[in-house]
Amino acid sequence: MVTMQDVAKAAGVSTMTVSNVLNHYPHVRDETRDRVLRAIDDLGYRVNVAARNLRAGRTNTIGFAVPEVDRPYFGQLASRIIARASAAGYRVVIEQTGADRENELSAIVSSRNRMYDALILSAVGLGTADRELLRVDFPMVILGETVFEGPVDHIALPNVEGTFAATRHLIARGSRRIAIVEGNDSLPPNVSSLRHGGYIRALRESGVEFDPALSIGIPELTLAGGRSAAERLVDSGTAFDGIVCITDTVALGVMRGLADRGVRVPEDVRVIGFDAIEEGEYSIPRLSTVDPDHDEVAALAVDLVLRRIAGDTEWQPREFVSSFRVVARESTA
Amino acid sequence: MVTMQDVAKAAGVSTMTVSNVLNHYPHVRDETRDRVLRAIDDLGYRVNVAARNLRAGRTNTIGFAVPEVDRPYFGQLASRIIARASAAGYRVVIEQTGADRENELSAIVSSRNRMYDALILSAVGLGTADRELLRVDFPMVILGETVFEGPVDHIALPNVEGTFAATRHLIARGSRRIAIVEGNDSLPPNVSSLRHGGYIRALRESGVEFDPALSIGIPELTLAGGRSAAERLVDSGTAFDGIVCITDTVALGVMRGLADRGVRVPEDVRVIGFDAIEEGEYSIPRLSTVDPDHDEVAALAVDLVLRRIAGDTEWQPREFVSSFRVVARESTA
DNA sequence: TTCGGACTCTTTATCGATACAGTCAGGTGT
DNA sequence: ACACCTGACTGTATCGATAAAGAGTCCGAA
Repeated sequence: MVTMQDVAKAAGVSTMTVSNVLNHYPHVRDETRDRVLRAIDDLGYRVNVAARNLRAGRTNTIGFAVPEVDRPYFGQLASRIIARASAAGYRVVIEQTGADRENELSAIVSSRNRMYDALILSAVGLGTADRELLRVDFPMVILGETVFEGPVDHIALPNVEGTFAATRHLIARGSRRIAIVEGNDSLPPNVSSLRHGGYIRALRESGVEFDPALSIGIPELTLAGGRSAAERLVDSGTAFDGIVCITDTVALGVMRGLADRGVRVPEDVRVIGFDAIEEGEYSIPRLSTVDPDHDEVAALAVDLVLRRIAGDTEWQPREFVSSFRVVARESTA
Repeated sequence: MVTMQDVAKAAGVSTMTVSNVLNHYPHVRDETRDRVLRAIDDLGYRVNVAARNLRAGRTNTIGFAVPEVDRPYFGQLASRIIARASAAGYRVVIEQTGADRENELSAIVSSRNRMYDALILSAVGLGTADRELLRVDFPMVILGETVFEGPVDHIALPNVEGTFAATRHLIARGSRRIAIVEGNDSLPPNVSSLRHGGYIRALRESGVEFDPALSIGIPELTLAGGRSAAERLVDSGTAFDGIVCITDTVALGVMRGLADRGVRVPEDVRVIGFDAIEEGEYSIPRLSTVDPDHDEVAALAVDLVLRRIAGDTEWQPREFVSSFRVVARESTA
């Protein structure tokens, strides 16, 4: 492999001068700089990032841990985060956790190993009980899901308020028997329990009765999960005319399941999701949803960790909540 | 920061013994191992990956360069690749190239910088002309798109054959005026030109006339692109009863555009896509498609680079073509 | 008794880049 | 004429881990 030494020898300078040229140190004579650059070119030299990382104590890499990249919500978030980070000269490593607590912790460990300068963690499996494990000595931002009040920055989605608004939207459109399709896995507080809370509050404030038979839990927030929830709901015989879905992906699955059972959306049942993934704009019918402003979330997450990397030590851990708006489309027309 | 030296001192051994414990070197006395482990625990020591990478000359990281992670096709491919690579102890860094030639080249440069032990590149912007730039000294696999015959391993999708089969499928179901929605950006050979070839051949072999007015080019293979293509097609007034779409994502957009114009699928027009993304199983109507066996592609890609990393120097660059099958669903019923 | 070998641990050199201190020539100010 | 500074470099130690080689110890077989 071609090293800096080789370049230095070829250019007749010290390795330090090569390093200075590469790092745009100003006090290098033009003639020397040219000679070094020519040698670099001739030999096809490339810096060895591992060596630079070791010496500099930084990796210029941000970790982003998500349950699954192939879920549109996370894919679209990842895309935004990558775009913003790479504009600032940072690479992004995506770790897939499968929403598993152990894997989420192992992403944190990776960062402790100095693999990443910072970690953005979309935590699902971690609970309030793990709060102490989050007391880390590198910049970290927790995204979205569970509430923490922990020792790190946390960007929350408007879970309660968003679902509250979504449920109110269905009520305003005329639905009275409103079901909710949500996750059933971990201990509260989590996304499902929070959004459930918003749903219940909206029903109560509108004087609509809550029927436990209309609450459907699914193990995974996927298309398949949504479809089977819809089938169970229809097959149960319980009457319903609206469904609040915990995510858009689930909602798309729900609409498919309703279609399979001959239930029309929105004529028989109104459906609303949460997340505003792009697919919802193109589904048939188009999906109404809660749009939590992902651009804001991604930008804030990246900016927060970059500021901490830059050495903003004054920073106190804070809790942010993204703004949102209800997007009314065909599925609740 | 706690280093190996600190642990060694605390445990009263040399750093090499600490290293041996960490790397499961068998010939360490139990008592010594325990002492070291206790010291590691007490001090909260973590290996420094940068140092290990430098010394070992490996990073245990594979780069995966894709146009966009948020396109379902790439997200689902990435997920499979990550899963398989991490089973072998490798991390995956995703680089987003935006299908841009410069960015694809810069992914190659990153690997030259020894950031990745290998690179899996979903090349779209690179063309046959860039063949020489692919002559690299690290394991690399090119995925999917353009044909190369270059100096690296290449896993191609069954572009011609798959589209041929898709078109024949439409013909078998009764379509005769078959449109194609494809990309219009770069120079052939590329995905679009190859798939176009399969389409033309199927028409010819079936004695169906090709009408250039039924060939719609779009700048980006997105949902929005598909929708606008469908609108243009309907608005042009040309009669058609089938559409071959270059990807499933485009097909979903096309179906939305047709619905907006009051055209029914499959009653008025049959639609088939390519890729077998999960969303197509849940769309309304369900999308028929060409399924190129992504599991096979992902597994092959990872296994190829791992074998090369492991030092299989005998390896000759090869061209693979994934197997495929036509999945008939509601959109061509 | 002696020798080879398996264990258990240590010493030393090294991966490639960079921080830091230092050298040296040539100018500036007084 | 002397101290002092600046620009343009160089030499060396160092980041933290590991490969390779070596040095004792202990045991069983010849």
